[in-house]
Amino acid sequence: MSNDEPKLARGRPRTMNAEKVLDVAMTAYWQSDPADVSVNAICQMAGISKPSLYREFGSEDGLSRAALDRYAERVLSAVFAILHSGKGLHDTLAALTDFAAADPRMETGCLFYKMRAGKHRLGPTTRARVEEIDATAQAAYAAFLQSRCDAGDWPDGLSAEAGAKYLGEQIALAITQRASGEDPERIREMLNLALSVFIRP
Amino acid sequence: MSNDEPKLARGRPRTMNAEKVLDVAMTAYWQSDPADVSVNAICQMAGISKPSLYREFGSEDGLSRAALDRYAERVLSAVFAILHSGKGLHDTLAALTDFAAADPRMETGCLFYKMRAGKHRLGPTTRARVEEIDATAQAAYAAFLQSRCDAGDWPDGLSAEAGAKYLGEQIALAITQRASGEDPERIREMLNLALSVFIRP
DNA sequence: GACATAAAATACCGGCCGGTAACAAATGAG
DNA sequence: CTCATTTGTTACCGGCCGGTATTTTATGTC
Repeated sequence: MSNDEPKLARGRPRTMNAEKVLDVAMTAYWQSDPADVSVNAICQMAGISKPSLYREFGSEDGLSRAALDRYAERVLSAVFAILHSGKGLHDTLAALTDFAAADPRMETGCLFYKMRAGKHRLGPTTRARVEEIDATAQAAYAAFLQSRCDAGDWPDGLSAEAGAKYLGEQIALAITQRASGEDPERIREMLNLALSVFIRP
Repeated sequence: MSNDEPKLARGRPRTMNAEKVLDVAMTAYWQSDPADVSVNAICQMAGISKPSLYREFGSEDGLSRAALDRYAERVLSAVFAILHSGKGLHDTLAALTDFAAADPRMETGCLFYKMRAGKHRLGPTTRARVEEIDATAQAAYAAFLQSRCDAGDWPDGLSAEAGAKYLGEQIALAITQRASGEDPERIREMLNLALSVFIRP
């Protein structure tokens, strides 16, 4: 833990609220698309000057990386919570479906998936974080499926890794369709169809 | 058919080969991403000057629209050929799977899907063409599924439209994964899993 | 007061973008 | 030949980008 006391404040006191700037950036990246939001635009929206932003985050890459970190802990954590809830296969798939197809947070898509889709346009540290999150998510999906496999409710000769990849990509597809304005009920219908392969009666 | 005679050639004879330029543009857009290829880059690759390109295509939108048209008749036609081949459900799905997961033409993805994914970055006429192709493809998928429904090999209470959307999106997902360098065998495995909902035994 | 310090804002940098004005070259018409 | 016509190229336009040098402003220290 770092000191959060005034810490011998010399010099001009800062007026910039880094948290607020990060909120603005995360929201802007999330609501539209990281590739379509310039640092100039973020500075304007946050009401700060460009050098202030660069002093805090170093570069556009640093800012987008920080925004992604924030997004991971504020939003993606919900997905991991579902996967780690210890519920059964059916309930967990239902919760994931609800999240992807109906949760208002995914109404304009998922920042992580948007970044992953345009990976080559990201700076190195942001791209690395995207890949890290991707690997973590895949591992979480695989661990969940493995646990359900051990519990016995597993369909056929599908490896947990392959199933995890499939599951993750279907969720990603559904959320990406949310972002493109598709009818949520249609999305839910398609996702249910895709995930029905996990619950052969 | 228009006249392809010299047509009273006055003025300086043209050296620019519009077909070749269009090939260059289509390939460049296709191999990387329409949003990442500038008209400057295309002119350089095609060995022509910018005003020459603009005289022929009017604008970047005109060029990308023409490139998409070319792509539709050169590549997408293969998909429609599969759908209109009159083969059975299983064979047609297998052919679609082969195309998406193994055809070398899809090794770097599909220009149409790349454009559709970044629809908001396109000019108006190109975007309109994307939407037109999307509707046409969906109609073709639906017509195929409807024909198989009439033929009796249809699984459950799924509408042809919903099935068409699902089928089309799964193909799109598979091809998009090709573009991102995913292992083709893994892609085939996942696509088979996704399409297995159509062939409940 | 004078001074160091740190954060703010202004104004700028080179670079690339889509697009075009202005001009050079090559042909047919008279 | 002259002239209109068409294509080509060079050189430029304004605009936005990510990033920064420079200066102003606000504070604590002495």
